[in-house]
Amino acid sequence: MISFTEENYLKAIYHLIEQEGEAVTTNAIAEKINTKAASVTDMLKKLSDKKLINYQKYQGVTLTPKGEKTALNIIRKQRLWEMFLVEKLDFKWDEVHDAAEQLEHIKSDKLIEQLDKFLNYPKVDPHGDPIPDAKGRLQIQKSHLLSKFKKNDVCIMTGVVDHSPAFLQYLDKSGITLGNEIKIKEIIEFDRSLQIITGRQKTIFISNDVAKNILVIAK
Amino acid sequence: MISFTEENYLKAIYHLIEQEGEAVTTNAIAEKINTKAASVTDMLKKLSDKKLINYQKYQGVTLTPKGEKTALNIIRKQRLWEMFLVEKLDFKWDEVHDAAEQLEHIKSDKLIEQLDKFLNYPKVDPHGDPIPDAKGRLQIQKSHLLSKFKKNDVCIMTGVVDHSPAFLQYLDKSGITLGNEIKIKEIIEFDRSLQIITGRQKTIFISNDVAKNILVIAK
DNA sequence: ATATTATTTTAGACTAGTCTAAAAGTTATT
DNA sequence: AATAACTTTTAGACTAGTCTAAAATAATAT
Ligand SMILES: [Mn+2]
Ligand SMILES: [Mn+2]
Ligand SMILES: [Mn+2]
Ligand SMILES: [Mn+2]
Repeated sequence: MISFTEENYLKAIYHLIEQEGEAVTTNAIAEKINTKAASVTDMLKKLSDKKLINYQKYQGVTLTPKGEKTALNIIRKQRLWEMFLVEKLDFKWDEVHDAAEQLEHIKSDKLIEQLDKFLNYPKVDPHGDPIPDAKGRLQIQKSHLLSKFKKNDVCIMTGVVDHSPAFLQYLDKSGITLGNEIKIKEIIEFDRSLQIITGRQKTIFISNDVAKNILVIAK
Repeated sequence: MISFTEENYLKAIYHLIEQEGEAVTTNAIAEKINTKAASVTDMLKKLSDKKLINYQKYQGVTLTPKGEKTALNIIRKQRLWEMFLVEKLDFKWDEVHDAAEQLEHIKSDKLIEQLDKFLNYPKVDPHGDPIPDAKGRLQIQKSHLLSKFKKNDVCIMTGVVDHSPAFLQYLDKSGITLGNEIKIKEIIEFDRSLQIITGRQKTIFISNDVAKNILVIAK
């Protein structure tokens, strides 16, 4: 049996590996999960004993196949619950985090299977992140940062990098919405800020910092 | 903050008081919650410190107003989640227990408020048990045991005493369903077993043991 | 190549929740 | 009223998860 806490560690490790592309450090996990490095070391030993991670002192951590499968199952549950909250209970995309963080730990195969069906087998969650299937298979999206595009490019918004409520609320306020078309009208050389035209035909200005947190695919 | 475990104790104490009508014993709690008496004593001290129960050594336990309110809130969540599982995810009434037992501990006021709305403010759960409102108010049903009725009485099924899957499945198989009419055709003196006519006009025989676990209101 | 700095691990302690075994208290029986 | 039987509490130990402070290791800079 895998505990609530172990699940949170596995998910954190998964995301850090995804982000960094290599073995993750004790400190990185501690920061992500809001604990101290000493606590992380203890947990790494435990996860290693359970064959969920590959761990050697001072060498950082990767997930075993079993660990990755477990992590993906938690992520599947988290994203399905987020979808439920937004689609059925009228949560905004910036409001789902805390509840989903708890709901992802509910243990019931039937529940998650039926939830998936009830939501009509969604492929992505409210933030555009892909939802792993029951076997932990993930459909990789080949989206890019909006900041990488050029003047007059037209693209479709598919996701966000930063998931913080502050950023999501800023996008709402600016009318930048998942699935919408974005056309780059102008790029200011000086600071690489952008002038874009959103779905609702409004021209808005966004900083390069913002553009680096918006995922799109070329149209 | 009230922990997962404390919540389970409060709910158990609430149900035992409801059942027995008086202060509940350490052993009764231990049995209900599947722990040892020594563990219960430890927890009783903790709950007493938090002013959730009235507890004096060897004297049994009652809930304070704060404790009762907390218990009713957990019961509200449990029953709303049961309703969700049955109404939206096609769970049978005998399948909801394990998942609801976990879901009742999810902490999010908005979630439960919206869930209530999504389910259209149900008054009773899939077992006919009343759902407390957001303020912990409970609508008391004045239903009676089917075993208390007489020959030729007609009544409506409103609930069950025993909630075990085995009993619920037996009722399903016998076509005894919440909301259905039940007419008492005959009572066998010898063992107080009943011959009844259910909604679907079928005559069936049930033991007194079964009749004592079916709640009805006179029609 | 050595010294300094940063990271990681160990040691030891704490809390929540659980257990077994023994002691204390209550209730029932003679 | 004394004894027996049962219930409840205490004492002490264990696990999971966390922490601080110190020790060990690795990385960086001189
Ligand atoms: Mn979580
Ligand atoms: Mn998401
Ligand atoms: Mn529970
Ligand atoms: Mn119920």
